[in-house]
Amino acid sequence: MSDTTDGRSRQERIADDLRAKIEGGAYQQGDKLPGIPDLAASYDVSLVTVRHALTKLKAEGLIVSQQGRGNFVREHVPVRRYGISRYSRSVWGGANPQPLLIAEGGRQGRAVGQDTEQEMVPAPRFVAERLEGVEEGDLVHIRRRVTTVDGVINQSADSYFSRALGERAPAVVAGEGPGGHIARINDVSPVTDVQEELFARMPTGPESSRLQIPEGTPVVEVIRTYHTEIGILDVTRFVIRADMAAFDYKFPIPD
Amino acid sequence: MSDTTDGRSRQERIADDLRAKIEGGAYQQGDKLPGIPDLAASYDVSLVTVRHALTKLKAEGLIVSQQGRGNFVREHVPVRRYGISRYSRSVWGGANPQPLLIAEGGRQGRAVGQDTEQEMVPAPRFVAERLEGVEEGDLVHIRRRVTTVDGVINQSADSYFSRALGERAPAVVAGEGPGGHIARINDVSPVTDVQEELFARMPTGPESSRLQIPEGTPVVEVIRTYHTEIGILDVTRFVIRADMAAFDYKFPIPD
DNA sequence: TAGTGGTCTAGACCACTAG
DNA sequence: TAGTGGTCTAGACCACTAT
Repeated sequence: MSDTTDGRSRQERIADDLRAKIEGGAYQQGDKLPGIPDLAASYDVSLVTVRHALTKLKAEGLIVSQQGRGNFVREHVPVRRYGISRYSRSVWGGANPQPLLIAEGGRQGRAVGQDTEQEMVPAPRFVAERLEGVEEGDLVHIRRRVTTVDGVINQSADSYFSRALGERAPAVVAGEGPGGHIARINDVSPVTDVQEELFARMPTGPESSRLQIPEGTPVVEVIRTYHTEIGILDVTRFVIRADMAAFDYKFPIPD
Repeated sequence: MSDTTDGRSRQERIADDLRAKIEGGAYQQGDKLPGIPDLAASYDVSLVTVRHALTKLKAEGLIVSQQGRGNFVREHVPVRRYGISRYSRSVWGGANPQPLLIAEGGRQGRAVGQDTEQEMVPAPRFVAERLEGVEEGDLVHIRRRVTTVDGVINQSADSYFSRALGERAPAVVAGEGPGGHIARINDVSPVTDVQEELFARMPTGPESSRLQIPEGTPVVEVIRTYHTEIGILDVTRFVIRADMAAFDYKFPIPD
């Protein structure tokens, strides 16, 4: 229904109005919006209509609501930059080797943490497509990690290795050591290239809860493969909160 | 409210149930879901509750609804790969130079099209931060393009250049020629590196309509800079439908 | 015309937060 | 306890699609 003759529904006009006020700075980050009853009164609509407008703004990631408190303009969250320099050999292979994440977090002045677990699972398709000698459904090692930045869950990372590699180099599966993951792979065969494939999408149901992703926040999925002199030994799939990540790639013009 | 004792609301349980059926293949791409009245009857809830469940699935990008027709499982859309080989000198600088987009589209067997317009605008911050000698608010050239793949709007690209460059090399601003944009830049000074910075987010209101982005679809924002021997001459900001894009970067381990 | 989804209402009750 | 947002209902009407 359109009340006047401009083709927008009431909920759209309310949403547009509030969005303009947020983007225009009339409401600042963290500010509380007027309560639903107030909004309903001032726009002269029902409570439900206001709710619909707010639902839309939540889906756009502009506001968050907290039961019993109110609706608030969403605050910016710390952004982690994913630059290629985090793979620098000097970081993980130098005199004072560090796990990539710690190196990166430290450089950006943030506390980072990790929880790790490992098991064996049937290889999903994207792993089979990339790990040589592994067919979809073959049992492979997986190491799952969830990373926090300043106490906020930021990403999950699932690393996959073939059983053969697990037998040959248990340290790879076991996880951290000086220089971290990439150093363990490098011990088996020198790492020559890194490949990262990126997609963005909305989180699935389970991801939303596991990563505690607020409404209206997409995720970036990154599939990273380390290319070594003897091929690809490792495939890692990251799922990263999009509002906490910026990716930065710089490379010479290819021939 | 939770009807049983499992903590999920009715709308959540309906959404979870339908999501499981979609992900499990019980409903296939393009399939019509049961009508809202049918769902309401089979779950024994009101129409509104079913609507809320469907709203959630729309926000997740799993379904789309068409007024008067029904709710449908969302169909996959053609994906364009953004690999670094699209910048290969041999493509735009060789014997048969081609615009990047055409080269890329052709290689992937798709029809691509473009609409272009140009004008002068005050430099936004991200441009001022990257273009040397340009302050925020200074007038700069902008060339806007909207690209379609197989008739579907896929991305917008806004290229910014300084006025100085516009005077010195009008061909850069004017647009295409043999080899396309990068070749024009290269004419002014050899392009050495490409930098791409990526972020994902939900589209803003205007973007949703301009790019005709369906609900529940994020966008990827890419800021691309061409680094030349005399610095950065060009900053381009892409806004790309996330469900139509995959990015692929492969690079040697940095020192 | 019948069936679909979209908008809107008034009102009830629940869950959470604050003072 | 009062105020906030969340869930849910029953029912009305509009807009669009199919036949």
